Amino acid sequence: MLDKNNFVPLYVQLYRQLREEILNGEYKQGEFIPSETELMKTFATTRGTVRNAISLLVNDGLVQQVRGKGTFVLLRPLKYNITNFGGFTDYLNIRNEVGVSKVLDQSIVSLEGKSFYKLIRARGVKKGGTTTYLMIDTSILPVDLFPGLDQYDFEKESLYQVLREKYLIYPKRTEIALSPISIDKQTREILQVHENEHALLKAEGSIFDQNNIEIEKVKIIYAPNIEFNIMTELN
Amino acid sequence: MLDKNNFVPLYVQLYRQLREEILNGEYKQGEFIPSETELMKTFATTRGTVRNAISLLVNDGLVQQVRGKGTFVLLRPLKYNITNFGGFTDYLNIRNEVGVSKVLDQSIVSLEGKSFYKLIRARGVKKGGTTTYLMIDTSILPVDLFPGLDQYDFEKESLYQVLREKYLIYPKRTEIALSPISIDKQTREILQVHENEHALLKAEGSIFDQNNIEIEKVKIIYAPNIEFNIMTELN
DNA sequence: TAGTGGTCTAGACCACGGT
DNA sequence: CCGTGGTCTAGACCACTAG
Repeated sequence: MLDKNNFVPLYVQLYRQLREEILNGEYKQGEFIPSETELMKTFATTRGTVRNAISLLVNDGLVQQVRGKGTFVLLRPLKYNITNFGGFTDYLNIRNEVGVSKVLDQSIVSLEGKSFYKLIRARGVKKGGTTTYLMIDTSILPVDLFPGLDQYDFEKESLYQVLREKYLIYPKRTEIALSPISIDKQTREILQVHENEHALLKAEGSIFDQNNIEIEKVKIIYAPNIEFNIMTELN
Repeated sequence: MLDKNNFVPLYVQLYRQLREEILNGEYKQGEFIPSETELMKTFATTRGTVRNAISLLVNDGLVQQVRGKGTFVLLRPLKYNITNFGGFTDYLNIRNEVGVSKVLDQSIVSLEGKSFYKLIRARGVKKGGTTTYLMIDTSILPVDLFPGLDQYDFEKESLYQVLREKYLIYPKRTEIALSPISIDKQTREILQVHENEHALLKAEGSIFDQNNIEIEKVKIIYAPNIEFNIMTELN
């Protein structure tokens, strides 16, 4: 049910619920989710609200709408979806895998006279005893926004969960640039990259909160077997 | 003015007009476009239609909306925007530059028993006598959908313009995967890549028409100075 | 023909920014 | 305070799909 008194918009509430159900496998790949009309009735709301919610799912690449037929689930397995940037956990949920984080560096740095926490983590999945690292993730966060952030253990806790629960900050928007880079020796060892691979994908950018304040600078280097998948509409 | 009898939806008509004005520089970087209320009045339509149009501009990364203030133009210069994939011409428009295409290969190939046109082009810009190639673009198009396509000269004509005007096919949706690759000798020469660069960005995927039929397989290799910029909303 | 998503209308109230 | 964009309602007609 949707809660009209909640400060979260109805269509976002509905979006989250549908998303949850899709990621939990209640609607499987290729299956149709309830029609817009059914969702209207079930959640006692209007079509505009339902359509807003579904359009978020479409943006995520989680569903596809076809006129005259319905809205069906579209999970591309084994691929990394652009919308999961900044949300490694979702990626793991889809694949039903266990996440592993290893802190490579945690320190305080000074940039342009301001103090920042720097956190470098290797992140990956654990499958039957062996750990495969998929990315190296550098986060730069301003100390003044997050006093005491260094007391948390980010091998065990999710950075984003701490930001939300302890600092009441909600990442809202990202701006990232993708570019290729040459692999260096250290990265090759961490990501266990094969010798005949020489190029990696780098994503670099900023993350903004609900008030459009830059809360984090991010750099992520991906293992070569990771692809970024994107769907766009042309006009 | 919007034409209600046109088969193109009103919000798409409005979107195209606003987009045109932004790309033509009638609204410059940072300037506010008319408010939603003003657009309603000017085009004698409702707010829903106006908001649909603007949301397309937001998806393109061309404008940003701020509550309480307005909608302003957001052109990130010198960067390649993801929404321009498959539309090299727009990229040139924004930068006011002259496009150059050089056909490297044009042939007919057979894949899984079907015949396809293969077209490989180096594409770039011409500035004061020197030509800089920015990408190498491989297109694979089914012969049965486009009989006679090989009679056109794609150093002079735009592939997409021919598809639209001669075959009445409108590219509508893309699915692409981004990944890094190591540079090879030939590519290095064409794109004039500096010796200490070893990695390039590759985009590979398919383009679908208005009926969701795959009309083209594409592979694009970008020069190292090109970045893909992406903005996403988190939830 | 019934049900789907696509588009459009004509309102309403709200949170936020700037005056 | 007014104007902005954000959200929501309650309808309408259409094009398309499938039985």
